[in-house]
Amino acid sequence: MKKDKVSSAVIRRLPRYYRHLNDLYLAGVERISSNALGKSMGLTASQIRQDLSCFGGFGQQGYGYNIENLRGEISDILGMNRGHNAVILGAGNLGRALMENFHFERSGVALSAAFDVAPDVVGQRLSGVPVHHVDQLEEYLGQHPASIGVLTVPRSVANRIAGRLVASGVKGIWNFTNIELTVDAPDIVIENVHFADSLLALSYMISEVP
Amino acid sequence: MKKDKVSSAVIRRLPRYYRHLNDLYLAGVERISSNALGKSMGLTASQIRQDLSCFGGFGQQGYGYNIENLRGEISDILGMNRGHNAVILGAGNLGRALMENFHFERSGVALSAAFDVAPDVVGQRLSGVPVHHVDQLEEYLGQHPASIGVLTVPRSVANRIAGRLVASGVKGIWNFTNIELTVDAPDIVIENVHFADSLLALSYMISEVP
DNA sequence: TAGATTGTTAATCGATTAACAATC
DNA sequence: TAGATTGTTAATCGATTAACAATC
Repeated sequence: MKKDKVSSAVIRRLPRYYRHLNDLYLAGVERISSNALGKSMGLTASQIRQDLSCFGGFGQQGYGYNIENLRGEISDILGMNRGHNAVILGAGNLGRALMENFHFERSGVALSAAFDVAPDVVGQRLSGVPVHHVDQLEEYLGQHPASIGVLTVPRSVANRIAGRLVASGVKGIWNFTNIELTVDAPDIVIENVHFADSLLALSYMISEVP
Repeated sequence: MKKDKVSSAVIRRLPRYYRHLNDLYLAGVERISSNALGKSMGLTASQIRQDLSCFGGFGQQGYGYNIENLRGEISDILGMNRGHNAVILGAGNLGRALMENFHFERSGVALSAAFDVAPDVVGQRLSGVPVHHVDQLEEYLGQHPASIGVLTVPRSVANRIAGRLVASGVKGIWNFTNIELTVDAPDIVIENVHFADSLLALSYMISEVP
């Protein structure tokens, strides 16, 4: 299904496609043309057809795309149906906010455990997720493999923990720490969520020359 | 200082330049060449020189760039010294996590107030920031103008609140809700932090074809 | 059938990389 | 001065847009 090398620009648009298609699906819409979808997303019809053609022909001439079907295809492409498991490292404010507010399962990811060092949280459950001591990370992952590690630990321990995650078989790290991780393993994917970078880009854009 | 139209690719790299230069600065390094900086950031020296030349010539032949100076120039370019004020809308888990963990001031932004509707939080201070009732938003912003609104409210009220922020003079919205805001005002900048999009991109990248 | 709309090939546009004269 | 390194111009590469035959 996945052809050749898909450019990073396309990969970044896929989740947006999914989100829009899901909204349309939940609103009960049945079909849409690349033209209409483009208008609602601020893209050209050409680009949408070009993007989708990286993965296959999901449309039909004269009809457009069936929304339920296309939504399903894109969720497959995104790996939402692969049963990815995740563990979260760091149950501080941000970690808890993610556990309590972010719906991992809506992205097809199961959050199975959290790890921290603070005695007041180890042993508890947060939003139904058990919190273990970081010392038990390797043992836990040995028994319950996970493909994603969510990193919400302090900056100072980020690289060490990242290394342990990778050594325990994690394939991707969702990095919320504000450092650029240096993981040397070749096939490990790092996805950074750099709040400060985002805010600074916003700051730039609203800072007109006087 | 800001020339022509700076491409979005360049804008997205600027905060990374700042972060790296700041790290080097704090480590006491004095100068760096585009070559060395490129190596440490995973960019080509050419690209760095090309990027910086959008804003001026900050280097010196045979020497490279003075780190303290370049860091300062980039912080200016990013608007970090414009005294931007921000208010945060929604003091739930995510809003609190931002207030307690994210250092707005390190991006040159002052967080002056939070707004919520929950009686148990209105009137309190969180990390030193006073929490007001959303009903007082317009009155507050009338007296304490802010250029940035941080949106951590539930999805259902996001667009309504965004409209009120814009009507009260906010120039940019840092949007943490998982919807695409529809703000019709022309010069308003929306910066989205879509967690799900980020996680799905990661999911795609670790989902090899079987 | 006629109209609509796809998937794909070709054309354009923009961003990245390479090259090099200028100069510290 | 000689070596290093910039800023900038030209060349290359890749991504977006346009066009259109195929076809539902």
